[in-house]
Formats: sequence, C-alpha cells, structure tokens
Amino acid sequence: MHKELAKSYNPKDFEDRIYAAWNDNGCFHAEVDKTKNPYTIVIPPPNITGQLHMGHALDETLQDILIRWKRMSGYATLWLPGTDHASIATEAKIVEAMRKEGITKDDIGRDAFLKRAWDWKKQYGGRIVEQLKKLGSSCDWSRERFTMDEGCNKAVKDVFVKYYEKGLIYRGERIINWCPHCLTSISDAEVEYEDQAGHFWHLRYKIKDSDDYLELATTRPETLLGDTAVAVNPNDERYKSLVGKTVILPIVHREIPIIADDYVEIDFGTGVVKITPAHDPNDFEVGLRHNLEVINVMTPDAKITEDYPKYAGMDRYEARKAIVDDLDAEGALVRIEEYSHNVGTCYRCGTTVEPRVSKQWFVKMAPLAKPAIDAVENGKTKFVPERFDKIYFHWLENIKDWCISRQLWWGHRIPAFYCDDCGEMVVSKENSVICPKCGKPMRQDPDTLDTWFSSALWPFSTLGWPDNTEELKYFYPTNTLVTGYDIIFFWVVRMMSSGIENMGEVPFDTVLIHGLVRDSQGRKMSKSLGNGIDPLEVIDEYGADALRFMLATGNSPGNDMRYIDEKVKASRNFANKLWNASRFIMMNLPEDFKFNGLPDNLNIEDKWLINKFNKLAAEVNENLTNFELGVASSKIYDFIWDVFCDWYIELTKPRIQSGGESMQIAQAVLIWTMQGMLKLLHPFMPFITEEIWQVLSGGSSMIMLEKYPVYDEAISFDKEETDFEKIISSIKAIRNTRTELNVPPSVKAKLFIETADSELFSSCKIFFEKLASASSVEVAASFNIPDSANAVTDSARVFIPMDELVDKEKELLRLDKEREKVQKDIDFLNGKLSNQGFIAKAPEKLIDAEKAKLSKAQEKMTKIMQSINSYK
RNA sequence: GGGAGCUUAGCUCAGCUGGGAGAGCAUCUGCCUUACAAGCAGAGGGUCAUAGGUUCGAGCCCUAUAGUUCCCACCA
Repeated sequence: MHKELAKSYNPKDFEDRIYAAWNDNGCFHAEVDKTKNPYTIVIPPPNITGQLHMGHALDETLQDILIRWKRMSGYATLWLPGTDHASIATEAKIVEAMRKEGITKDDIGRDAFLKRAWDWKKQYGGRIVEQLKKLGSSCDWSRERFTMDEGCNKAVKDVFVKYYEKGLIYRGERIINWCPHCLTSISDAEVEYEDQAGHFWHLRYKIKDSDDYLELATTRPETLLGDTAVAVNPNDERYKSLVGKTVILPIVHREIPIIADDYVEIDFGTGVVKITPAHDPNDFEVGLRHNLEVINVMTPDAKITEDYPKYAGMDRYEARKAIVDDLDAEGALVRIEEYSHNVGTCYRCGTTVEPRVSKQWFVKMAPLAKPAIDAVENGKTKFVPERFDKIYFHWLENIKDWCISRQLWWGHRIPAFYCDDCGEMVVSKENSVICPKCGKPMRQDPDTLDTWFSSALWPFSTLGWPDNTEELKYFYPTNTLVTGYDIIFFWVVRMMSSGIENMGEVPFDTVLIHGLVRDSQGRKMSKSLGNGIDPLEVIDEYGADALRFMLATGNSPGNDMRYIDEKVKASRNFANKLWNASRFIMMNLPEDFKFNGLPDNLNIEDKWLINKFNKLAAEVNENLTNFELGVASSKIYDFIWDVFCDWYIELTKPRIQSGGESMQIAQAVLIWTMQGMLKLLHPFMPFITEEIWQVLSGGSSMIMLEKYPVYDEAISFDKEETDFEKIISSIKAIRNTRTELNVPPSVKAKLFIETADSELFSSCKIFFEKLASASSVEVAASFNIPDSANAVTDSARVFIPMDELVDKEKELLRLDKEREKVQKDIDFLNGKLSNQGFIAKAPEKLIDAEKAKLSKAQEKMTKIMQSINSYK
C-alpha cells in the first residue's frame, strides 16, 4: 500500500519535488466554473527589483492559507499572481548600473534606455517569482501578469482617456514634491516626514524709507533668493500699520511687499513670515491669493540657478552656508537658534524633497474618494481588523489631488500629445496622433505615470478589462485583499476608487491587514541596519512549512510581530512530531492493509478522539471564516500534539501489540484521524502534509485537492468523550501523585480504583497499566486499603499501595494541599451560586454548568476526606 | 496638533461577541518507555500597566492617567 517515510524529517528532500508535482498537474490552475462559487485573491504584485523579504513571506503565507482552504472547501479559487514594474525603483537601478559604465540616460536616449530596462526585467523580474514558489504559493502561474504588460497598458490608457474626458484628470502648473535625486515629481503619499535637527535663522529685513527692521525666522535661508513678499497676520496689532509698505530683501536688495494673510500665526516666532512661492507649498498658496511673482531659484537637482551668479551651481546646503555668511556680513543675521522640525523626504531614496513649481498631470480625487468612502461605510468592503477603516476614512476625507506624472522613462507613458506648431493638445489611446488643427504629427508627453496608477487597476486589468471577459465576469469582484497597513494609502484606497469608477463595483469584499515582521529586538528590518532575515535562508535551514507556520501562528491581524528563531524552531519541531506520528502509524500497518473508512464497532477512546476531532474541524472552519488564522493553527497544533500524539497514539499501543480486531479498529482510526489532521493542517503546512498524504494514500491523490474537513453530526460522541475524560484525569492524577511522592517510573504499583463507574474503569484497565505504571488494576465501588497513596478525582479514588515507598507524613501533607485547593473551588462556586444577582441574571446554561462543577468538586472533596481520615 | 495600537508568566506572544488566566521558549524534578531527546512524564511562575466606573460577574466594555510604538498634519 505504501512506500516508507524517511527516518527523519528533512523538508529539503521533498519540498521542491512536491511543488513541481502540484504545478505539473495543474493543481493551481483556476477555470471559470459556473457550478462552483468563485473565490479570488489578486496578489499584491512584488516589485521586479525586489528580493523576497519577511514581509512578502508573511503576506504570501496568509494568502496561500486562505486560497488553499477555499480550494479544499469546493470553491473555484483563483490566486492571480504578477509583478510590478516599480518605475522609480527600477529606473534608479538601471541608471545606477549605467553610471558604473560611465553613461547617462541622455547619452543613450529613451529607446535604448527602455531596451535596457526590458532586458533587465527579463533577467531579474522572474527572480522574485521563483522565490514565491519556494514558499509554496499556490498561484495560478498560467495567468501571471505584469503591471506594464500589453493588457495593463491598454487598461491604463483607457482609464486615462476616460478620466480626462470626464474632467477627472487635468494638467496644470502646481507646486509639487520634487526629488532632486530621482529627478522626478512624487505624490504626497510618497513623501515621508521625519524630524530633523536644524536651525532657526533669525533675520531682519529693512523696511523701506524707515530705519526700522522686520525680524523673521526661517529654517531655509537659501530660499530667500526667491522671496517675493513678507507676510503678517491681518489681526496682528504690532504690524497692522506696516501692511502695504515694502521691505528690502537682504543680499538681493529687491523690494518686496508686506502683505497680510491669515496663514500667518501671530504667536509663532516673530509673527512675520518670508514668502517664497516657488519653494514652499504654503507660500505658493499665499502667492496665489496675493498674486505674487513665483521666482524659481533652483535647478532640478536642487542647485542655485544661473540667475544668481554668486551662488550659481551650489547645492541647497552649500548655498545655505554661503548665504548665511553673507547675511551676517550684511548685518541681517540676528541670531541662530537650534530647532528641530519635520522634513519631507523621498520614500525611495531618502533625499529631502524640494517643493517645486512645474507643469504636471493630476487626478481630481474628491469625486473618486466619495464612493470609496461610502463603500466601506455601507459594509460593501470591510477591513480586518476593523480599526483600519478609520485610517482609510481619514485619508480619503482629506485627500488632495494626486500628481500622477513622473519625469521618468520606465513606466506607462502619458497618452497626451502636443502640437509644437499650434500648441494644441490631444489625449488619445492611439500611439501616434496628427494635430487636428494643423495636420502635423504631434509629440507625445515625455513623462510616465506613477506606478500606482497601474496598480490601482490591478484587480480588473488582470482579469482582462477593458474587455468584458468571462474571467472578469466570474472572478470580479475579488474576495480578499491581503496587505500590510503601510500601503493602505498607496494602493488600497486607489484600487477602491478605480474599481468603483470603472467596474461599478468594489474590487474586493475584505481587506485583511497584517503588520510588519520586525527583528528579534522589535526593530524594523532594514538594509541600512543589516538586521534583515532572509526567508530563503530560513527555508533552507528549517523548511518552508516551519517558516509559514511560524508566520501564521501567534500573530493576530493588523499587529506587528517579531521574527524569533526559536519560534521557527518550534514550528519545525512540530512538523517533526507530525512526521514521526505518521511513521508510527505506517510502521504498524500490515503490507496488505486497506483503509475502508471508520469501522462501526469503535472503542470508547476512539469515539473520544473522533469527537474531539469533529469539534476541532468545526472550530477551525469558524476561525478561518473570521480570519483568525493564528487561532486556527494553534488549535490544530494542540490537537495533533496533545490529543493525538500524547494520548491517542499511546492508547493504541497496547491494542496494536495485542493484535486482533481491536488492533484493526485502532489502525483504521489512526489513519482516519491522520488524514483529517493532514487536511486541516494542509493550508498552513502544505509540503509536509502532501508528502505524508502521498505515502499514506499510495500516491493516488493530491491532498491539496481533497475536501476540507467540516463538522459531521454523524460522528458526534459527546457522551463517550465525557466518560473517557474520566479515565484520562484519573491517569493524570496517578502520575501526579507518584511524581510528588518521588516514585520512580520504574516502580510499578498495584492500583485499586474506587469508583461508581466501575464498568467504565474496568474496561480501561489496560490504560492504567501502560500509562500509569500499574502492575495490576482492580476496580470496585469500595476499597479499604490503609497503607497507600491516594490519587483522587471527581470520579474515582485510586489507592496506590507501595509499601515502604509511601511516606505517610508526606502523603498526608500532599492530600491536605489538595484538600485546600478543592475547598477553594467549592467556596468560589458556593459564593457564586448563592449570589442572588447571579441566579437571577446569568444564563441558565451557565448556572447549570456551575452547579455541575460544584457537585463534582464536592464529590472530589468527599473522596479526599475519606483518604485523609484513613490516615488518622 | 490630531488619531491609532500596544502594556497579560523571566522572554516572545495568543486569549473569538464579558462567565473561575493560556501556549512556545526559558527554569526546576524525573525518564534513552521499540514514532519522535527536534522527545516523554511532572512542577513552579501572573493583583492581565495604574485609578475609577458599568455589570450578578471585567484581561475583555466605559472614563481618566502613565509608559511605549506608529500614522497623519502647511506652524515659517
């Protein structure tokens, strides 16, 4: 029936082989199947520049658990994979590679650059995909997509043109966030603010036709070159009379007006602000209100322009030093104050962002945000955990227009065309456009779109949109989006908006949010700290199953977790435990054994186990439904280790040794339960469960395509479970008593079990012999054996006569301790049950349960007292 | 300046809609019991951050406080 399982658990021996087998047999492939319900997850596409890190590993593990569970539960499951072109990151990599060769983008031109980029993509873009496979991800690779493939490009152009025609996309000259290193605009979401130590330079500007000065403070003295006003609050009594006058800008010696604007806070600093519309977003707004001139003083790489010969070519920080020196020399520098303030940096390269006025494309977000807010408010899409909807709402309610143009070459090129002759502009899906006015070929906008513009369309562009494909109709809306809280702004909100706008339906019903995987000290894993743990190395050492199990267990949705090596080791040990349990089962099966399901004539311990398994299946399904993956996995862990291995396997040993029908029944139950456990565990640990399944079933089927266990009324044995628990608690009590009396395990003892359930205990004698070191067992309603230790439970009093080994003093002390414990229980329960409020208001079921507990405690107490009295 | 999370055993963390506190690791005691020493059988260890409140009953709900982490925000 089966080949043998290797002696020890070594995941390297089979993980790759099993993955290949799944793939070769098309197990991951999803088809439109109208006889089934669809269940769809689109992968958060990893960057082609990326290497698998722990964050991916967590993200993929959660998705794979859900997909595998749903697949086994009879859904037509599609996990749609793909990668993201990551415009800035990829372009930066290629520019850097070229820099090493001594060439620049401009040297080779756009076409040659793009060729290099595509070559790079071909060479490295598949790397992360191969890494995902090491984790066991059951993606439908036949549907793999890329955010810059033809289909996605078609979708992007379609949406762009549509939005433009609806007035949702416009082009305009605005102040935007500019990265002087990446040499492109970036969106608000791509700016990361950090507190930086800096200075407050207090300056004084001379008021024209007066000997007075206006004192103000700035953190960026170099922008003074572009000042076009000085502002005060209109209600500031100190300066009211000065509004309308002019001051002389130091160094530049330009006359600029003193204006009044509410933006200025009276209480902050001196209440005077220098206004530089070209280099500060607030100042830009002030400038608009007061019609101020916008003077750009910096080049794209943040150096001072030729307009200021003295500083021309200096970068921002050099110019700052030089200008401060010059201010000082001119007597315009009053003092310097230490100051810590928030500085915007580029999320890709960390360079301080330079606000810059330029012509860019924008998406008008307010009309798109509204329906996205409604969808979550109406419960069409829900966040797990729920609290993340607050973050989502807050962002959408305060949303500003989205700057989508990037001064990059790698990305979706903006489908806008300009006529150099007449200035006409056309937005079109065509690749080349003739000017409708003068008939000349038009020039396409050189810029590309923000990567997230194409990512925003991912849930439907990957299903064939804008074509109305069968896949799109069947699999959209998708079901669960699994992602980290760090990209809610970048991605989730934009998918919501564009899904509703273009498809008329939300892109997914649930957003399962997870946190970050941190290092063992709770620090974020980062390249600069060098504290990152490579998932591939972990897989190499412990196996993918152990890593997956560790990531899924002991972690709750939305919360960060720490990577701790011991936790992986514990997961690996668990896999090893399961491995050995199946070895035990298989080595005790005859060659010709045929499994024909559960037999009818089950023993009580079989029913005890089956009932527990049945309840476990119910709970696991419920936990998974509620996205409590960690709770589900730890319940499976407990069952396999504590119930199945520590108890049931031990219980079957005497039966297997004795042979006969009892052995055959035990074998059947062992196999049945093992198969059930493997199936329950499969979504969490796909490789080991498949490997064992293959051996157990003779390779006739794949576990990943088996049916997931559910609760089955037909195998409910509550009564037997309760009864058999009495045996277990008695065995535990005996072990406990022996240990406390320092009886070595090698010393066997006669047992006399005094119990009202004599039939039950009699039928279980063998277990006391094997599991409680009994040399013989007698059962009766009453015994009188004075010189013995007494192990007491609520259902039995076990006499353990061990002659000189029993120290009476010690035993009395021990019993007394137990008496105290039980007395506490009784007092507690009595207190509760005599509480009128409790009796009146608590649910009846609970009251009954408490009463039952009390009577059990009392029974136990009676037995303890009998034992104690027998010593007196 | 707003907002959110976290605070539970020595460590890392679970604890579902409120019904006598759990796991793994670590510690202590015994065991190589023919599936597994990556193991087995036991044990110790917690005023669930603090203070109030709601409730018959609070780790869980409410209010404050403290510590801590994070997100958002135009204070020059």
